[in-house]
Amino acid sequence: MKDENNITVYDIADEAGVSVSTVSRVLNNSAPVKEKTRARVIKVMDKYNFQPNALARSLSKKQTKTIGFILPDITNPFFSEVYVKAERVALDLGYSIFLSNTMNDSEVESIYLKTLVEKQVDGIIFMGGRANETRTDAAFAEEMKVIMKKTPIVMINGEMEGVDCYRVKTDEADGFRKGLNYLLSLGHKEIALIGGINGITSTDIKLDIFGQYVESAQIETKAEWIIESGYSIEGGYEALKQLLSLADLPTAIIAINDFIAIGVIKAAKEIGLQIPQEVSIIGFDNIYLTTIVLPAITTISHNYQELAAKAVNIIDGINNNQVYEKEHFFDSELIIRESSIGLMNME
Amino acid sequence: MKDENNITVYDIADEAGVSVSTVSRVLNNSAPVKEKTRARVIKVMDKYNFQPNALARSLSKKQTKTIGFILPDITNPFFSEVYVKAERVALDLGYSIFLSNTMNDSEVESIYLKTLVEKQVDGIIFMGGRANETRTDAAFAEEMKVIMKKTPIVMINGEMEGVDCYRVKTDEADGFRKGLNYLLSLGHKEIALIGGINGITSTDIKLDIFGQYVESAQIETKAEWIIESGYSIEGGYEALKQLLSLADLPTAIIAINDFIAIGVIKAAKEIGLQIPQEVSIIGFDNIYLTTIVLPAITTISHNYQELAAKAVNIIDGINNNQVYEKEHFFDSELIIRESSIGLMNME
DNA sequence: ATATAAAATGAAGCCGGTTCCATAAAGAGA
DNA sequence: TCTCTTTATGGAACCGGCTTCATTTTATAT
Repeated sequence: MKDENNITVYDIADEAGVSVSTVSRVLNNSAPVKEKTRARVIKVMDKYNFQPNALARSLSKKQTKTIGFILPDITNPFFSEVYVKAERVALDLGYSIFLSNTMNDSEVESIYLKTLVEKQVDGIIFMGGRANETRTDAAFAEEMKVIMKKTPIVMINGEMEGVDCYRVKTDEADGFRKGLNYLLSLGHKEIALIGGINGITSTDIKLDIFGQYVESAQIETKAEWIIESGYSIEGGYEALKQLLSLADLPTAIIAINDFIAIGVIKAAKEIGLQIPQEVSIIGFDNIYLTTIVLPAITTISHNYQELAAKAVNIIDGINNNQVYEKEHFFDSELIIRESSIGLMNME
Repeated sequence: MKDENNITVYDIADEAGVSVSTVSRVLNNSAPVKEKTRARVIKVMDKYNFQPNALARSLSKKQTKTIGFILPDITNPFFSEVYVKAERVALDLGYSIFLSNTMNDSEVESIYLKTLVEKQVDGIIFMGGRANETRTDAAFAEEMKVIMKKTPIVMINGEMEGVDCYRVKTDEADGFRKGLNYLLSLGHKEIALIGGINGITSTDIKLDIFGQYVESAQIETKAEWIIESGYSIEGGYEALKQLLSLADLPTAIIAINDFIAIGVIKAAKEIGLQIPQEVSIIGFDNIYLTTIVLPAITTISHNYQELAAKAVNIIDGINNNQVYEKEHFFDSELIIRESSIGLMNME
């Protein structure tokens, strides 16, 4: 008398009059089974609606078909869109994903990292995550290294000193240049750079390039036009107010990301500053909100799809003994919308 | 000679000179262990950075400390915000979450449902998910019933004919009444209802109540003012354009959800219709975008926090042999912002 | 010091699959 | 019909923990 809600291969084997080995073979198609036998086994499986216990399977196979995805904030479209694509690719390859939302709390990050390893995930995809008071960069790097001995880690658009994990990343330098070149092509020369946090890779890259353009005299800027105001909508909002308190204004603004651009636009609307008639603005990332806001925001689009897909593919590949380069770069693309116009068209 | 990257309780037991039972006791604090022995065991664990294999543990404990969360679209703030809260509560209780994003594809939904059961999750939280061509409601209900024999299912703000799973839900009827009463209190009487899909619970509830207000002559509406236009931003956008083609216009619009309201506002801006000066609008759900858009949207806030927390708590509780009511209702709250003003203040 | 109860520990089986190895059955060639 | 391969199948160990039960050790009371 078996428990109908908890059928095992043994039950199936019993009733079908075969050994568990045979049931396993039918289940995995791992070795030839006589057609008649197979049919008999399958019939019993169907009868009881048999579903093999993945834990047991994973335990012996040493493979869980599970991926851990760590990111700072899934309510942020930037992350959720990458996540969704990754999940889809994972699904196609038969993986499930443990989503781990850290909300930028490095304690939580550590807990999740530990849990994922205990749960024997086949790989970890890592986005964002910065050191803070409770943990030094070095301590974190150490943590990662220990994990990497056992579990492959793929970092998306991130960098960590001394951690030689896999990295898939947008060529942000190239993308940012595309944005600047576009503004130049519209005739803008007086440009402000808003947003970011010094010390974080994506900010540093952009600041550096901006500096190069200034040095070569392609751009004319002022110290007060470069405002380090984080990555949030509020950051952009405050920054514009700050900018407007100055005597001289730029003709264009390049934002570190779309959230900043959205904040700028929100502030502009409140104040009555016309965009793009009085000032052009472009963002970075191409999150879907850029088309919901008015005016729709000109921005630089990452190759989300490829980025996410590659991360999953690397993990899958490594689990199948393939070998990958450590670093993978992806293209970006300029998306022209309504928030930017040529200098001669301005009011 | 042990494999440093794959230490087991046996290795620990060996080196500490105790039995695995003792190691297990130390690990779980499941029985008294002499202080000296415990110290010795812990020392060896630390030395090797031992992390127990959760698969093995789950297999024997018949508990995975894992929850499956199925929802239609994580890029939608409505879902992601509920998810985030659920994840946080889950984390506190020691659970990890498999996030399963169906993108409204019922095939995907079925695959995930099956996978989650195979992975032996301790419970499934379910949001959205409708039948479509490839699967009838009845077939789906059948699927759920089979799963429920083994795995508890908690549905958030959803209903499924013939499926007696746990349900936590916002009292949407009450919330919608709050919205209507508020509009009435502002002096509005000519009101349009935009959005929704007939046949889906949240639409039907609202339509029903709207009808009651019309019947009692508190609201004056017209057939053309009730526009069934789905749940998306585009739906709201198109609906407003449709509304504006009519001779008579309402003084206020109640949207089925915030996305619809955002679409309406987007369309209004393009056309030059002033909100709230020419028409007031209120939404439902209180997603964070309602404060990013201009004007910020008056809306009805669900009790997200409680909703998500309850769902997780029920699953945890059931796994600890507690008993719960099948249905749990939660309050909603009117959030007044800028998109609505009194009739006498209109232009 | 001795009987007795309580605390600490170990041995072995179990959770539910997979897989290696050996044996049995079936098919091929002489 | 009788070997010689192939193909099918079964047995048993193993993955890495947990847990029951039995046994040993230690503490308490007499």
